[in-house]
This record gives sequence, C-alpha cells and structure tokens, in this order.
Amino acid sequence: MARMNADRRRDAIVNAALAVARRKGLAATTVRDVAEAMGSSSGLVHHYFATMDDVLAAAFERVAADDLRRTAYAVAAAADPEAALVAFFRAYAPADADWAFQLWLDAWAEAARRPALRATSERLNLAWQTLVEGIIRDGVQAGRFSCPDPAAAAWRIISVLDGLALQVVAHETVIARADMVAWAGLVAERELDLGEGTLGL
Amino acid sequence: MARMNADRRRDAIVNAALAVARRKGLAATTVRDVAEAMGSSSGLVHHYFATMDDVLAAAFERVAADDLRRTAYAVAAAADPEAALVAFFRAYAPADADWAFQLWLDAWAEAARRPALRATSERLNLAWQTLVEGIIRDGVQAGRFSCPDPAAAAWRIISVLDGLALQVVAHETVIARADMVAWAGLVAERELDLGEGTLGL
DNA sequence: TCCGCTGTTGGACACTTGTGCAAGAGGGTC
DNA sequence: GACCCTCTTGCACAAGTGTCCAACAGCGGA
Repeated sequence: MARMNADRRRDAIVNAALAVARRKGLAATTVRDVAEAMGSSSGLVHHYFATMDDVLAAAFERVAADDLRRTAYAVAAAADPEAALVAFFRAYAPADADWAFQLWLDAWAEAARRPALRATSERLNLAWQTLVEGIIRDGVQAGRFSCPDPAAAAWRIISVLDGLALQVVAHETVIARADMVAWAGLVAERELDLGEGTLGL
Repeated sequence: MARMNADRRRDAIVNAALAVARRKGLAATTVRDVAEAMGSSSGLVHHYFATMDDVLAAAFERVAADDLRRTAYAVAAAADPEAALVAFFRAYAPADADWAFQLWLDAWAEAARRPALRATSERLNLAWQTLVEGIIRDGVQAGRFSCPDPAAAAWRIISVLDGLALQVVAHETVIARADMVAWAGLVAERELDLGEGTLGL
C-alpha cells in the first residue's frame, strides 16, 4: 500500500469504513472489512484508531456532519423563513438516502454499547435540533412564524421526522415516502401557526 | 435440566432470551447467553428455534405484544375517548421501561439484517398504530375529537413519541422524560382539535 | 550512500459467534 | 422390566471478532 501521511490515512480509513457501513450497516462493520475496502492490512486501522468504536464513530460523524453542513448551507441560502424550513425538509429526506438513515438507526441502537458512537450521535442530534430551532427563531423574529417555545417545537418536528423515517427505512411498506415529508410538514405548520399547506410539502 | 414439554420449553427459552436482552440488548444476545440464563445447554435452544433470529424475534414479540395487550386493556377500560388517549400515553412510557424501548431500537436497527425480527417489529408497529387509530375513530364518532385522517394522525402521534423516546433512551440527557409525554400529548391535542392542555399530560 | 523515522505489514492471540449432530437420559406405556 | 419417543447434553466445527506487536519498507534528510 502506498504510504500516506497521518491525516490522509485517517481520512482513507474513515472513507473505507463508510463504504462498508453503507452496505452492511454500522453495527456489522468490522476491522477486516475496513482494511479490505482500503486495500491494506487490518493492523493499519488500529494504528490510527484505538478501538473499533472510534472508527465507527468517526465514520458516522463524517456522514451526519456532512449532511448537516449541506442542509445548513441550503437553509442559509433560502430567501425567507418558510423557504428555509422547506429547504430543511427537502435536505433531510433525499430519496436515495435510506442507507444514511440506517446509519442513524444503528447509531441510536449501538449507543448503549459503544460510548464513542453514543457521544457522536448525541452531539449531532443536538446540532440538528439547534439548526431547526434557529430557523424557527428567525421566522418568529421576522414576524412570519408564531411559536412560544422554539426549542421544544424543534424537537417535536425532528422527532416526527425521525419516527416516520424510521418506519420507512426499517419496514419500508408501512408508510409511503411522500407521506413522511408531507406529514412532518403538517406538524411544522401547526407548530408555527402557519396555514395548513403553506409549506407546500 | 428438568424435562419439559415442547410448549413449556419454548416459553422458558423465550423468557431466558428476554432476561439477557434486558441486560445486554437484543443485538448482543447470544445462544450461549440464553442457554446459561436457562441453566441448560446451548444445543437445546436450537432444538426449538432454527436460527438465532427466530429466538430474538420471539423474545421481542413477547415484550412488545404484552405491552400492547396491557395498553389495549387500559384503553378499553377508559371512560371516554380523552381518557383512552391519556391511558395510551401513560402506558406507552412507564418510567422504568428504558430497557423495553432499547429493544425497539435494536429491533429497528437489526431489521435490516434479521428477517424474522423485521417481520415481527413491522407487525407490532402496525398493531400499535391500529390501536391509536381506533381511539381516534371512537372519539370522532362520539363527537369528542375532530380529525380528517385518523390513520395519518395515528402515525404522526406514534412517530413523535418514538422520536422523542429515542432521544431519551439513546442520549438520556437531551430531553427530559416528562417533556416527552407532555410534548407528544400536545401534538395529539392539535391532531384532534382539542384545546391545548385538555389531556393534562 | 547511509540513517532514522514513520507508515505499514501480516499474523499471533484469545475469545466469541451460530449451527449441527451423535450420544445419552427421563418418563410414560405396554 | 423392556421399550420407545422425546427432550437434552456437550462438544465439534468453521468462521469471525477486536486487539496487539515484532518485523519490514520506503522516503526525506544528512
């Protein structure tokens, strides 16, 4: 294997772990899988990460933080608070991202057994909530939304989305993909005292 | 080990699996764990269940179906639709049932890798939704609730609950346990066109 | 050209996993 | 007492797990 400096190699490991996790899920990803995907030896993985928990946490962080950044960017580019909210919903549930949400499912379940993964998913969940809370506060300040408790409203909006997405990804057939976003949008409209259908989701 | 007939032994295995899953989670429960908890050999487990997937599915089913029965009973005993809804919320989130919800987390995540577990969690999720939908329909018929789409409303109510519970169990600190029920109750009040605080959750 | 640093190897280690199976034991029936 | 059916054992099997480490290789600087 070609030599790399520490930073590049760490990156390569995380990328390889992600490629495997995408196929098998976070919980089923092993050191040897990662090494093989990278085309190197398994010892190399442990040269950079003390435990497998750390590898998985880093891989999960890469996806979730990227998604968050992408979404925050789309939100920031929106013309008004309503558009920002719509941008959030659209970015949250891209049609082909079942595997990414499966990563969340694995992270939440494995949190009980893997401390590093748990810390990462907690941090990122908080960051997503903060993003939504920010959208709401902006809308309230601009006089477009009415919401007595933006923090709580943000948690509720995120939670319906998570709860619905969970059904879509884990059970596929029970809820239609389109309903997921539409229904979460409806909850958001009620939270912010918008007319039903205002967001057009 | 004392001899048992097929039914009793199957029961004993499921109970043992549950005792282990309660401590370690569904995903981390092994054949040998189950055998040890039962005080027997590991071969015995496979005499009754073809695969480990089947054991876990049966164990999960025992808890989730019991909870459902208990909740359905409390709901049926309620004096009016509002009380039925409150009974549902109370039964859904007992203070000491973090381990039970961790089972759900494991089931959802493992659904991608274990067909039997997936089928079971799908079936039970649908049953829970049906229960809530029934409460709503009864309330609408009695003229106490107003709800244009009981099926969708039921999914939304269950999903907020799941999404919030998930944060409580996986991350513990980010959401207060009391807020979980109160917030889900608020969403339900809006779904059914009840005055805010009507349910008193 | 040689040296030393550091990235990299490949396998050892000690377990653990689900599964399959020949052999044995218990209890009821004749 | 003998028989048989069924429950039960205990281990073999092959594969896989995370972790660790002595040895090696390649590159930059002297």
